[in-house]
Amino acid sequence: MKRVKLSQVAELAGVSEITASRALRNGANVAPQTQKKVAEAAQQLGYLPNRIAGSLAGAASNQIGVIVPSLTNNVFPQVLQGLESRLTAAGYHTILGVSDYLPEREEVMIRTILAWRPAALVIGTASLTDISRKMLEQADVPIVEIMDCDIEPIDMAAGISQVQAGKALGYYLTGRGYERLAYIGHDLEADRRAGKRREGFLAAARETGATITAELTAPAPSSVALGRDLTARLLAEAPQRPQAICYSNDDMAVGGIFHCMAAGLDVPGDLAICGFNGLDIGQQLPCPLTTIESGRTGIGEQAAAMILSRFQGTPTPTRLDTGFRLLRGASA
Amino acid sequence: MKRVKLSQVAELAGVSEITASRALRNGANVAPQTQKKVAEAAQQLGYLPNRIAGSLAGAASNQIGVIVPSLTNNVFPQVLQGLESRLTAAGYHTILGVSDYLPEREEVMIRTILAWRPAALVIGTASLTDISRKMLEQADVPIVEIMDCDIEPIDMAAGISQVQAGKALGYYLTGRGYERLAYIGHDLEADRRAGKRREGFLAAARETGATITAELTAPAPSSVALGRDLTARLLAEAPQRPQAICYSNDDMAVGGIFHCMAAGLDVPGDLAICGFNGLDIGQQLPCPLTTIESGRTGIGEQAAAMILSRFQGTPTPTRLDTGFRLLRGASA
DNA sequence: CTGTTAGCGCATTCAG
DNA sequence: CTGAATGCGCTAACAG
Repeated sequence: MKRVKLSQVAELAGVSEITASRALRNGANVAPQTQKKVAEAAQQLGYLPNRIAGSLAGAASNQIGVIVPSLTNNVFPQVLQGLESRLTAAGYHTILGVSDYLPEREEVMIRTILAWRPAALVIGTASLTDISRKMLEQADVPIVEIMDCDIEPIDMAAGISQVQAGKALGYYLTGRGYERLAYIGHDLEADRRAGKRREGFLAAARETGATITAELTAPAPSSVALGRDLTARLLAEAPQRPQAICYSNDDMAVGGIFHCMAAGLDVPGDLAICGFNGLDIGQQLPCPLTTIESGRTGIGEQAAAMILSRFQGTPTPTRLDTGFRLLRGASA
Repeated sequence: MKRVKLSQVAELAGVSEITASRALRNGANVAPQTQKKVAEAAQQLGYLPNRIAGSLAGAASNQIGVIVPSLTNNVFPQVLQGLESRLTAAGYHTILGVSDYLPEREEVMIRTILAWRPAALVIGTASLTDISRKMLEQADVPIVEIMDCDIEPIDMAAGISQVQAGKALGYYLTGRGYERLAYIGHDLEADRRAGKRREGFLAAARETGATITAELTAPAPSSVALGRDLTARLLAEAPQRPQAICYSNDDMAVGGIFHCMAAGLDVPGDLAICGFNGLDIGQQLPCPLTTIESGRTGIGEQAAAMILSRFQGTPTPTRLDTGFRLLRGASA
């Protein structure tokens, strides 16, 4: 069945296309009566406006591009959730791209999404290629880079300082008196932000005179399974057991805790553990995880707010630190 | 800076618009030389095709609408992951809507997404209103309803039989000799599929002569925290402790296990536990969760495959059972 | 292989 | 308050 279009609605209502158009949109400058007639005609025909035509004709697109590196890493769905709820409420909607932490895929996603002339773009970058960067610079729409706030943004940035977050954990651990520390991480090449947190952690450890006795990473996505495996390996291989291990994120750290449970190690007595992200799961453990709450949904909401504020012409900061908090659990 | 358009590329290359258009798309029926000239011109100007205009002019939209009820329920990001990877590989991309399990929001999402004339629609329904259903029926594009396979689909369906999955757990528990069973769930009004699994579970229990000694649900989204709370409450209130508890999903069940750990209850000795979904987290527990692997990414991939097959005109089944497996862990 | 002619379905001018 | 003319940027269909 052929889609019904505006002209048919107009005809049935006995008015011109443009009157029908106005009536259906805001009803401004339209007599209540005709407004009603048009609405009824549209209803009767099951008319669905064609936004493709509408956007081309001039009404701004209400699509907002969102590119994230991953959906399996729980963090991004949460950010998406925050974004999506705020944007939908404001009449926009999301076109989604997933880069899988691959710069080339990221470039493709940017290209295809910009081709739809979105009203704005939100991107959790993997690693921008030169071409990616140039496309974004020339895009001429609000762009929010999310997750980090300590970067030189193309347009705007919303997130936390990953380095500071890493340092916070380092300071806390040494503050608690742990001297022999270790680090366990997932693919830091791909996940640059996890890499920054690691840098921060190591810097803080260095500053405070602690020693890093072991470090283990694997070129794989973060998961509970990986955290568990690497913990087992690290403990088996290390000449001397570290007093505390810092993990690249909560998934990994929960894996570490599970290993300890299975191996009969007391946490934090035999081994202290800390993660990063403040996920539900870590907080519900019998031994709640010491970690950093990174406010994922908040990042999404803030990014949405920045975009909306831009649309309204309100002066908007180019960098927004959404802040983090150290959650003092029982694991370290 | 004004966006560069096709006519400018054509001019710079010294050809007509349509030639430039052809050269940039597939290069069919274009001399290699002009093809190259055009490509260079486009490159030099930083030309980005406008898909809005392109789609309106006739080239089918390469957008595929996806509507899911939630992103916090880990299951849907995984389905999305499967969808997104397959669709992107085939040159399509995703426009996303989240209904939050609200029928009215779902209706709005359907409307706004269909307004963009997507090439197909994938929907994990919350609860379709009459209007929603009518819009989908009239949409005239491939539509895949995901998660369930035992429904009367509007067009196509891909998923598992939720009822059978629930039954499988019931049979397994009674098969293991548990006679006094309990059920703990999250918001079953909103999450109809969880409700169906519950029905299946109860039916199987009834069939095999087991007794349901207690049942507890709360009108809240599923989470580890909720599972833990409800477990504590159920055990505190029940006159006699059940031998096994079936949970609405893995998040909830993990919460149950955490409660037992904290309360010093042996799983499955004092209390057996089973979940649903086969999430990573449940499998990495010191006591791996007995659960049902529902193949989330697979559902996404299959849904994508059905759509692509439709595009090619290949005969495509209207219902696809993607299958589930009982993962026999150590918790029941 | 290339160009010309016509739209796609709607919204933005401007007139009434 | 309503309508007519015009064009958004691109591509399908035909003709060269």
